[in-house]
Amino acid sequence: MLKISELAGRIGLSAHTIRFYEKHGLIEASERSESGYRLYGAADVNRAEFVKTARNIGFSLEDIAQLLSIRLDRSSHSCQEVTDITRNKLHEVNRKMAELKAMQKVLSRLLDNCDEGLGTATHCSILEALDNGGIAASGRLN
Amino acid sequence: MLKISELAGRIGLSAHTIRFYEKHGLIEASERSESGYRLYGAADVNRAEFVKTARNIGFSLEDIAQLLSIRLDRSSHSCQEVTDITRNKLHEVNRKMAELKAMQKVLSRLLDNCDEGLGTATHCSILEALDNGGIAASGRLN
DNA sequence: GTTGACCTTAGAGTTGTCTCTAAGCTTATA
DNA sequence: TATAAGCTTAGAGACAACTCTAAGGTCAAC
Repeated sequence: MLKISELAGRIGLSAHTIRFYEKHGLIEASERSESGYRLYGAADVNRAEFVKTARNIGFSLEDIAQLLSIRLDRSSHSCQEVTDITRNKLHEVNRKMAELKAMQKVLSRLLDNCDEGLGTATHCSILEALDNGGIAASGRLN
Repeated sequence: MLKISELAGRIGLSAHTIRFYEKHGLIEASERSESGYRLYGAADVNRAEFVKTARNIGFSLEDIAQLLSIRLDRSSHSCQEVTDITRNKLHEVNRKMAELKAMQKVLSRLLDNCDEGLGTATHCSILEALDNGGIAASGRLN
């Protein structure tokens, strides 16, 4: 059985974060020592690793809570529940990517149109573009 | 001179948000009516539009505060200060894009490897992958 | 002269994910 | 045995960018 900092070292989270996850029902210590220390067994470690992996992939804590409850009792959940969560996450990621791409485009263009650091900002093309609602004649975000 | 809700309608922000921006030094009303209502003149409107544009592009309120202080006194700032802010933002966007791409890749693969909603989650490939530290044999995020 | 929309302020609440603190008990090491 | 490292809890604080509330003053229309 591992103590909290051992688990922390093993999965790469802080002890603080593990307690925080516990408070949100994601990780548990199936035992406690006589003095009240959390003790983690193999199943607890697997679960914690599951959480960490899902977190790395980008699932929210709420998503992970759902995935865990499915994992805990697979036979009374459908595979589709899992794919739905995953697909929703993918859509969210795609949406964010699109936003970032738009930002990227505008920022690059602002920089491309700029003469670059020659003295003062008196005739700064970026400032001018911002004053004119973005890149002149190139449409706008949203 | 516009009242706050007129400005709000004009630039597409709520009156709440305009007051919030004011508290953070981004927007100001150069006058007040006798009864204390904020009154916005042409320069105030331009400034507010500048803020809105910069926000749409994705600059943080802090970035915008810096851009505004340069805009206010262009001759004592260098063009490079502006390009630096812009370039930093672009780098940040690129970084986030890379993160999202990695997430996208993993999520797509999870879905691709899945047989899709045939009954229970007993043999769900996504859950299994998560148990094995992500997509087996495909590297991991970070 | 009353209704209802709009304005004011200070300050609290929201969301998500931690991160830290205080005050005190336990365990390992020298 | 003393000290340091590690553990416990409840709860506060951080961050960004809003969003809303309470309690009240103002203004235009009918």
